[in-house]
Amino acid sequence: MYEQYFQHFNKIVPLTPEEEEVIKPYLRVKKLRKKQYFLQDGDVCKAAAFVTSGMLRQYVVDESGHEKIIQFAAEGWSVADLYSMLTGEPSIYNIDAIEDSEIIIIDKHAQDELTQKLRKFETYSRIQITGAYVALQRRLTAMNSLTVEERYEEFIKRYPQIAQRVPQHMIASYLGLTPETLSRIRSRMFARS
Amino acid sequence: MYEQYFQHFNKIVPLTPEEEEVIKPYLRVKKLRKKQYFLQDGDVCKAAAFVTSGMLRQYVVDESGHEKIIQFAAEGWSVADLYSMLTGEPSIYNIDAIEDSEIIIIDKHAQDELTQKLRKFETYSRIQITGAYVALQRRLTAMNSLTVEERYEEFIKRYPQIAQRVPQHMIASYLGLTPETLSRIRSRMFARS
DNA sequence: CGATTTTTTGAATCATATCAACGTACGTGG
DNA sequence: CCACGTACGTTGATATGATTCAAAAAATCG
Repeated sequence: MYEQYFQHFNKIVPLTPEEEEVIKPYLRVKKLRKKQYFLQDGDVCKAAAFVTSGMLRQYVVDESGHEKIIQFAAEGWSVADLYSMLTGEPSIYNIDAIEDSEIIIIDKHAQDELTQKLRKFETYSRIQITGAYVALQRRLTAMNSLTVEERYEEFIKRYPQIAQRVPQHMIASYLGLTPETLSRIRSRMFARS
Repeated sequence: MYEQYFQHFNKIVPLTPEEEEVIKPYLRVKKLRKKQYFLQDGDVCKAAAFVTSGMLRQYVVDESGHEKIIQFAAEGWSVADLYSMLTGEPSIYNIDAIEDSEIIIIDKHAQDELTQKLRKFETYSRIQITGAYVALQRRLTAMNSLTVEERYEEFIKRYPQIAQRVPQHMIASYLGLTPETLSRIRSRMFARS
């Protein structure tokens, strides 16, 4: 049931079987169908999702109704609105499944208790969030210092499995472009190669 | 000497005087003059800086030689290239002082040892990095979903003390604009109010 | 004060967005 | 299993907003 989660956990912080048993009662599996929300704009985020199959996306909707994708979460990734979870304020994000998916849910209360109870859980959390921070900083840097084309190339190189599974207009949104522009970028790239 | 650092630490995780004594030997004060580097592009980042006075900035230089500011760090903030620090790879960032500054340096080795030795240090680190992650995600969201003008307004509202102390062209760089564009945005804003 | 940095303004250019139309693929229900 | 509807991608024409380059004005520093 939870093999994938613990496999990931053990790669970062090795656990004894007993420790796994401590964690297990706090976990919960859930299936999401394509387009089903995990978190909806306006609600308070009360849990994090670890994706074991399928893919989720996190996005905001701007004033003119356009979806801006902030993050994809495929197998092995976690997603949540930490800001909302920490402050208790309503989230500005939506998180939904873009494929039929299976996730492991760890709610806020479980996280707090596990962090307190099991030092390895805190260590795992710290290392996880540090990695997420580093990735985000790199992404922001790319946004500010690379051309659109370089950003697209970097994306498909870095996340080939996502690039192949996700509709192109979502990649455009993730890169901060309109679908039309990405389409043109691509045709320019193919013309040159 | 280290009051400011511990004051900040205690607000997040209260320490006993004995615990403070454990940490102290790992800390080091350093003064930086305006324009002095803390980290230079191509070097490996071996320490984090906690700013006690003055201000630092973190930036990349793009192919055409333009500086793109990724982050400001005023009093009470920390700055480092975590990616370089974790992987040991050369940094793509520069970090330098934009005012005469005083920082507390905690090098990688100190961080590793303190994290191991003192659980509260690990907790502090986790909470700190989580806050930084949340701030960065909000910033990325703003970049993708707000107009230039809204981003500028949000910036001066959120960081009034930085907005007042820093030259305008650096704010432009932080917001992903040219100085000319920011100047025009401002005159449009003042014209309307 | 003079030198340097910063900000402003103008004109031309460039990149991306927008709007609209079309073609295609896909999957769902009849 | 076919047909229809919806979602997706492409292409073209035009509009918009930001950049670039150049120069001057203003502010700051030593």
